Amino acid sequence: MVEYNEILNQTFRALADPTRRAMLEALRHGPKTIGALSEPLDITFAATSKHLGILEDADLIHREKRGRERICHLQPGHLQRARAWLEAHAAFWTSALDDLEAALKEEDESHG
Amino acid sequence: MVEYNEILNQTFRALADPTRRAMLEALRHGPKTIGALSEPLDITFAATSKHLGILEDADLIHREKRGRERICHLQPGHLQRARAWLEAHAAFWTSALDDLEAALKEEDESHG
DNA sequence: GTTATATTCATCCATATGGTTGAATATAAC
DNA sequence: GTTATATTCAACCATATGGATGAATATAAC
Repeated sequence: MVEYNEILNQTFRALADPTRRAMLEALRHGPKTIGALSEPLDITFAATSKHLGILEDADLIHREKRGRERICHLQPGHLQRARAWLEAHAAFWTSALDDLEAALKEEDESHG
Repeated sequence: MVEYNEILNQTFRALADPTRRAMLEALRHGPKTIGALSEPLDITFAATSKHLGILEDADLIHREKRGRERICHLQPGHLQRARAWLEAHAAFWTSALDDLEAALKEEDESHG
C-alpha cells in the first residue's frame, strides 16, 4: 500500500515541473501519443517518456499500448488527493488568518 | 516580476516535501519559532532554516524577527494560485472524463 | 563585558532530477 | 524478410536537493 504522504509527495512533485504541467494541459484536449506530446515541447522522446513515467507513478496519466504507439490518457485518481489537501489547507489557512485578524481588531476596539 | 509558471513551480515544489508539509501543518496551530518547528522533526536548525527558505520563496510563510528568535507565520498568498490551478484542472479533468464516459455509454446504447 | 541562546551561513556529501545520446525492442509498411 | 517508425532502456552528465557539521552573527541574560 502506498501511503497517503507518499501519494502527496509524488503528486506535488509531478506537478512541480512546468514541462509536466504542459503535458497534462495538452492531454486536456484528448489522449495523445508520446510523439504528439513531445513535439511541441522541444525535448527528446526519451525525456518525454521519463516525464510520463513520473506522471504515471503519480497516477495522473496512464499509457495504453496500441500497436507500436502508446496513447496517453489523463487519469483523475490522485489529483483529487492533492486537491483535497490543498483545499483543506487553503480554507483553514484563510479562515485562521481571518479569525486572527478579527481577534486583533476586536482586541484593538476593546482597548480603544 | 515572478511569472505565473514560476510561482506554480515553487509552490508545488515546496509542497512536494513531507517535512515542509509537516511544517505548514504545525503552523496551522499558530506561529512558531524555528526551534519549536524543528524540535518534532528531528532535523537540525540549519536544515529547518533551509526548508523555511524554500517555503518563504514560495510565499507560503514569512519570518518575523523578534529579538534573537524568528517567528514563522503562515501566509496564504501563493497557495491560492496552486489551489486555483489544481481546482481548474481537477474540475475539467473529471468533467471531461465524465463526458467521455457519457459519450461512450450513449454510443454503446445507440449501437445496442 | 562575558556567556549562553537562536538562527543563519558556508561547506561538504550522497542522492535525485532533467536532460542527452545511442542501442534495443516492438510493431507496421513494403 | 527487410526496412522504417514509435517508444523505451541504459549510460552518462550537470545541476539541484535534503541533509550534516562547524563557524559566524545577533541578541538576551548575567
